[in-house]
Amino acid sequence: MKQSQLFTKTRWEDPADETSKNAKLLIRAGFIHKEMAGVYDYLPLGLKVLRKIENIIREEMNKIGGEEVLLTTLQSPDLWQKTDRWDENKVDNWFKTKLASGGDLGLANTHEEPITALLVHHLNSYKDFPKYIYQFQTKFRNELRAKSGIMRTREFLMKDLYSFSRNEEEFKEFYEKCATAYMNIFTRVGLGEVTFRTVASGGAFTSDFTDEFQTLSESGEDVIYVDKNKKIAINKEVYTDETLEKLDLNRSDLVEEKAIEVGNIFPLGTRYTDSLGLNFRDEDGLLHPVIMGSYGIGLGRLLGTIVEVLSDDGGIVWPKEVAPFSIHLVQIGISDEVKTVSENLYQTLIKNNIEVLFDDREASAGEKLADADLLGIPFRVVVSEKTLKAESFEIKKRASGEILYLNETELIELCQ
RNA sequence: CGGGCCGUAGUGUAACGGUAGCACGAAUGCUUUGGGAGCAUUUAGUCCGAGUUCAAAUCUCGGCGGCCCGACCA
Repeated sequence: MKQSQLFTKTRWEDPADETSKNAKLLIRAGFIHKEMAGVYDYLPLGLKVLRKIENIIREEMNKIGGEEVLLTTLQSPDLWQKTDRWDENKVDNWFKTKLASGGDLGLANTHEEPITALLVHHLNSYKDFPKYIYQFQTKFRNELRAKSGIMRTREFLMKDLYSFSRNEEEFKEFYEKCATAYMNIFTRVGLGEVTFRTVASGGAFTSDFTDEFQTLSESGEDVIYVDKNKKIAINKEVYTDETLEKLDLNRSDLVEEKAIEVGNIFPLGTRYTDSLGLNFRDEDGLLHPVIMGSYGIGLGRLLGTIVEVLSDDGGIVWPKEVAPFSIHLVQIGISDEVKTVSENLYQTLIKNNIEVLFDDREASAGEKLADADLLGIPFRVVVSEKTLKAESFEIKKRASGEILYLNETELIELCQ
């Protein structure tokens, strides 16, 4: 797309009402807009990144047998009363409202109850299992304190998958498969090196432990202890001699780090399936409870984490797979020749299915180059009097700063 | 929810209780084009409501809103 057509503008100064790096950069670069504390809009560039993250997650969930659905965010109290979670003392961050007819209504803060109740209508026999159902859907959480830009918001898009298995063994098998899929996701979005599967507490649920995926970052809220050789970590909340022994970890191999929780997976046992009556009959006609698991990734937080971890003094640095565009074509100078050559290159790149943002604006060179750094697209390609003389295009890699001089064919190869 | 700081043009910032100013942006014109260009002209503001005072952006009270620390994060 042509940058002159993009309605968003970059800003030179940090917003006064943000202190987190993710919010400062994303707002300055025009990826998001703040509506109020903990509530943000995604603008064209931000939405492109969000969709790319979504598609990576979708591909990985489909690979392990996930079936995608879209449940409503309007929820009836009935289901939540059955599992004893409608009470404000049990779940304190509800957004609740009323129907015109007077009945209570909840805005989804999670979807365990509705998905389980829904499946009662479809799953009956041992032949129907196992099932892995997921969605990308909005969650509303009335946080007492929204914070850290888009890392902890009151409304956010989450991928939530729920597994339904016939026994513990079948459950565990999928649980491990999903853990692997999660690492694939974090690797693809550029965070593989710094993201660790982390043992955490089981909380109110049936299991001793759950697993979190924690990305090392100074801006993280969590403290974890990392064994970098074994590529595993343990959350501070369960960092005891007893746990270490169970996990066969040594204090001397562990390094304390701050980290951002970018995903979690946890066993739910029969907590919800019991309350909501999701059972199945085996070969002998006997009734058994379904074993459930839950697997979540907050898309906005993941996007924010990429910015927190990978950006530099010049601005954002998007990894290839999530960047809004592959190439930022920057036209410097306003001579007819520069205009023609850059327009032709723009058309050629489009024909080759390369996603390109073409900075065709009549702005100064300095402004355009600074904007290119801020937006963080992986390859910056300059067309100017200088490159015309050299009869090649100048390619600068955003992440490393490396500069290459290539002809059109070489440039297209580089992108594919 | 406890504590702290704060709220001024679209953005970022000044102003002792006494004329609301500067920069960026935006608009027009001319020049300029490899690291946030120059000149000229123009544009636009004190969160809301009460109170104190001759006079309030400034002081007081209430409300609303923002950031940070803590608690919380099923």
